[in-house]
Amino acid sequence: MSDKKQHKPNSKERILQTAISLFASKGFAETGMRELAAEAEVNLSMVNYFFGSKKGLLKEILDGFLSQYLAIARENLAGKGDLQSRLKRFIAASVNYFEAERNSLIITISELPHDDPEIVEHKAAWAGQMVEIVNRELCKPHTAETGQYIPPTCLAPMLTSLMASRFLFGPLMEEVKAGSSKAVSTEDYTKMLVGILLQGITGADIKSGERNI
Amino acid sequence: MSDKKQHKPNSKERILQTAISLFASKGFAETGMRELAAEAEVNLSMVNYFFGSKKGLLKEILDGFLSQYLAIARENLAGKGDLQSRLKRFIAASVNYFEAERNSLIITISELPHDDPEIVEHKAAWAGQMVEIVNRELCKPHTAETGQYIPPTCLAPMLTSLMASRFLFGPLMEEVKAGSSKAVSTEDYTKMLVGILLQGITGADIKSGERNI
DNA sequence: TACTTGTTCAAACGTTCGTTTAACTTTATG
DNA sequence: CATAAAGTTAAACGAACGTTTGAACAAGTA
Repeated sequence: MSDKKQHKPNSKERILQTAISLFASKGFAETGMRELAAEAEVNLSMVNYFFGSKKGLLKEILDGFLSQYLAIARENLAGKGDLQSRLKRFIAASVNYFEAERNSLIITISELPHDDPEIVEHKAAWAGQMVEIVNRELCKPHTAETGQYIPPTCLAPMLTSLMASRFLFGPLMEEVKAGSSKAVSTEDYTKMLVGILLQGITGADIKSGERNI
Repeated sequence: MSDKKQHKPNSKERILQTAISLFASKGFAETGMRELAAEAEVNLSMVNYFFGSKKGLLKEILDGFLSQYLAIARENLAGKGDLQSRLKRFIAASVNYFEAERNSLIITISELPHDDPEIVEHKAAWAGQMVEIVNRELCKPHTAETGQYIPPTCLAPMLTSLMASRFLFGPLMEEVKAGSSKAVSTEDYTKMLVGILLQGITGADIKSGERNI
């Protein structure tokens, strides 16, 4: 099981993982192809060989993340259960996924508003499907239940932003207060989000968690 | 009042405003100095003359936005009123500010996780003060009132992300569904946020707003 | 008028960028 | 074994990058 210096094992996957790591920490534009190739221990040309271009590599990262996020929404927002329990399922699954793929999450969110037509088009396609699901499984049932209406183009970004805040601001908060990322566990963070969304901040209790003033 | 081709009026402010616009729509790294200078109708050298460097220009943008955001937090989270009414005040003021300075908001949030030490340091200084305020004016009173505890390093990012979601995802949602940005007014968006944070999604009603399925 | 200070300018600095080429090696197929 | 396909390499391409330079111009002061 010693993966030493045989430069054989799949270079494509190594490039992809290195890119996810570098794009998340340095940013897409700030990461050079030569730096990426060196870090992934491949020749410079291999990136364009496997992914066509630097932007093609980014699109593959975005597609990989968004397709799974969309699948999670489909699986958990639809199906049995009332609105509350389905929303709870969705939040728990999403937070776990964000935790596991936090670098891809950072890339996807951070690179959001930039107006490269090629990239925006790709993301709009995924976002459109997400909006559709949120409208069908959350907004409409919510309206039927309470008479209130929240447009999916408003609710979907709110949910995603809220769930992602821990991971987007994590590195910065760690700079502000070392260990702050570990102060709240993933489970408690999930409970907190569910509590807030269902009952407001008065419902956002967490059981464990240091009472650091 | 005809500001025609007298190339005299303050070039520094023109550079700053052009940079805010371009950085928000294209991204910091993707915006070139020559493009910026051309758009601002100044000579290429003027940017470095006034701001020292491209990064210096970014820091000035970040400082301008974050100092005002922090001032809003200080003014509205502290002072008279219970936790609910102070939070309500803060949200209303923040959303209005985000609306007015949405480009600076996008720059500040989007450029968040990138690990340039010079930039991260600056932002951590502002974030630290914000965390302090949120802890003193929100977290501690909330604990005293309900016995529950939410760390400020968790709550501050959540609040900011939630309030900013409309503006961060706005361009993308507009691509998904034209006119979606106008479907909910700023006042209704504020009410929605207050409702969710105080009572959960069941409290997030908006009065006006088209019922488009 | 001379001098200073704050701006503006064209031109060039050296570096790095993403991409491409063509030759070479390895692996798989018949 | 022969042949093609897939993978890998070093080297170079032109373009664009952020920054610097040194001179010119404008305005106010002594």
